Amino acid sequence: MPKKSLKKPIIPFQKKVFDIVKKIPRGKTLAYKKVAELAGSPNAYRAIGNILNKNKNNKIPCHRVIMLNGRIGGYNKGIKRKIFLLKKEGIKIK
DNA sequence: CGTATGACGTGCA
DNA sequence: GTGCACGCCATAC
Repeated sequence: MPKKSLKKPIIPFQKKVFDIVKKIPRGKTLAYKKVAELAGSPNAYRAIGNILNKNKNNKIPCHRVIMLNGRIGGYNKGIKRKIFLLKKEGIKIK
């Protein structure tokens, strides 16, 4: 087992975000701020959107991440796509 | 290292 | 309820 680095985790904030978003159950939504909180930085909600947007990773239900306001926010694949997916899961969009 | 960017959140008019 | 400005943090260059 490789020794654990005593320094800060080499794992980028991105990885934590993905891990959390991946755990979002179908039909449920999670706010960016909430994800940041679970990631360990309740004030990094800004970075959350930044990371997801750049990653374009289809491995995570990033469409389930919305604003606390209940808005959609955005989607690098197209905001329309996000609305469609959420609506399909039974989530209403304002 | 400093600047710029971005799928946010909050406060106030 | 809506719109605007500011602040916040991580990442890219």
